Amino acid sequence: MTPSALADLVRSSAVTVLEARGLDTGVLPEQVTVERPRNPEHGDYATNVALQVAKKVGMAPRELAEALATELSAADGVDTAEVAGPGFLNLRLAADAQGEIVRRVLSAGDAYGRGDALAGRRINLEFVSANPTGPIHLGGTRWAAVGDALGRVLTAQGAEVTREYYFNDAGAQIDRFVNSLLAAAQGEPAPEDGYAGAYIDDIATAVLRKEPGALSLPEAERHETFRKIGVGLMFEEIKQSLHDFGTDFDVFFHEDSLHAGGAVAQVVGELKESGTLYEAEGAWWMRTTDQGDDKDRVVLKSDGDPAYIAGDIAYLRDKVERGFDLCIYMLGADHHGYIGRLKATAVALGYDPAVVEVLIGQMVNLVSGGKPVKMSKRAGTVVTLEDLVEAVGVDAARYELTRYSVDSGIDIDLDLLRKHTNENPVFYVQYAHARLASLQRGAAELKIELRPDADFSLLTHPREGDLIRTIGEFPSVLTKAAELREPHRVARYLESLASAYHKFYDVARVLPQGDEAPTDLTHARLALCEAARQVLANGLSLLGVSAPERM
RNA sequence: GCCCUCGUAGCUCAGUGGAUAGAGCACUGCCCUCCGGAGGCAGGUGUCGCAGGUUCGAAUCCUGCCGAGGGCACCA
Repeated sequence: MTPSALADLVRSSAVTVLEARGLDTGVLPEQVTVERPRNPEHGDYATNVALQVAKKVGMAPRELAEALATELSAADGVDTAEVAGPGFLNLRLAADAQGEIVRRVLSAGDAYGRGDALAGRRINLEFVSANPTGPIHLGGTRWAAVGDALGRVLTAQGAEVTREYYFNDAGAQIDRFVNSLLAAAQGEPAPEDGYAGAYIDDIATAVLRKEPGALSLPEAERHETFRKIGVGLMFEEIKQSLHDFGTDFDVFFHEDSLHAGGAVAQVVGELKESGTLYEAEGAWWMRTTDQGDDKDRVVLKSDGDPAYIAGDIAYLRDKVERGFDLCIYMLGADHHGYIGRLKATAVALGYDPAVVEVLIGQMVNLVSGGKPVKMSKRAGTVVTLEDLVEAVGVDAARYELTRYSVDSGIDIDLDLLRKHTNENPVFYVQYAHARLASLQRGAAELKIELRPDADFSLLTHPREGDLIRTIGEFPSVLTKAAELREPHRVARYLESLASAYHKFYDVARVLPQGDEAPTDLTHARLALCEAARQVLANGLSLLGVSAPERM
């Protein structure tokens, strides 16, 4: 019996109990809570429905729990149902009933854990969106890992997800970048407000290789040549390193196209006419304070140029017109002030502010020897995606960045990572998978087939039960991770699954020894192991981390 | 000053109303005639930042305070 089947059973039993007493069944939650208690003495599963609804129907919690216990203990697959504490109901299931979980995993395979909670949703997931003025640094790397994992998690819940990277290729930062390239190409020091670093020299050199006469062009053309080629090269480099990191985007959206195509002018004009924007001090403003912003923001500057937010407005409209019903923005904590602005943008365009969802993640800090290191491009202390990957590899980097809640800031100590790579929990999880893969190879050598219809009533050891129930949790973990946009839950779950497996494996011999023949228990355990392996593989894949057959 | 996030074991962090608050790392001692020891078992540490409040029940929700990080442009 799966946890959700058990929850349904508990609910229908509660309906029976309440109806028998002529009480209102409407007080029951749609989905009753069935959870695995920490304390094994509290059963395989526990439910608090009696505590939740007793008061509403005027019964004592324990009395309601008693009635439920009587009803449930008569149900198929339920071994015992006991009332405990103020009105908890502790349930124990029959081993063969729990074996249903193993059967389901084996028949669903890669699809085990998927759900349809987000079926029909068309989600635009925008993340990274780092300016093309330099390589992806640590902060962007975190969003690359978390955003990609979130995309996979949302997809696994049935959503149609488009991963999008907003490429800010308009505006002053690009000019500074281009001026830095020009300076480097001419052997001059980087401008005061520019960018420096080996990558600037490399790109400048590459521009000259492509366009040897670039420096002798008239100034405007020279600038344009460097802009076009330089930004293009920078962009390719970013794309490539993201790709090597296992993060691919469906759409790279160029801010420039919104301006060049007239979308910005168009939407700003409409908003001016409709009275959505107001004029003050020679500029046009949007009422972002209505959505919690500190102050209203300028959309059209007094010199007539659009402010940055004008691009955001045109961009959001473009997204919605492309058919997305939810636009998720993943931003760093230094951009949290954008929440109100983006919500206000949605309202200004006549959309429900709920189409915009902004996820704020805390910063990634660099530390060395326990002390924070300020990242500075000029001081050469910027750590990039590539540096991190070089230090620990893609799997460890992605896992490490994904296993924490984005609400907590993380410190990265590159020196430590270089030394203690084995301390990263990713190896604990991957090792469990490799061990299980090895076991299946061993079974194949012994010509022992995998039997999804094995006799699971033989799996009576507490650690077998724990492992089965942990496997059974996977679908609800994914639902929650998608609902809360928290992929780190998947990583934490995998660690608990790996632990349950290692504990099981330590006490349970799976394959026959010496000349022994495989028994029914062999088949039951082998099927359980394959189910565990499958779930580890499914979970790792959601994180974009490999599930190695060997390590 | 205002806004956002965080404050949980020595360290890094899980835990968005349930029972005795968990894991990894670090420390100590065990467990390989045996499927991968990158594993398991045992040992122990907590005023869940502080103070109130809501609730049958609070690390979790509300209020205030303290501390850390980040933000408050006609920059992008």
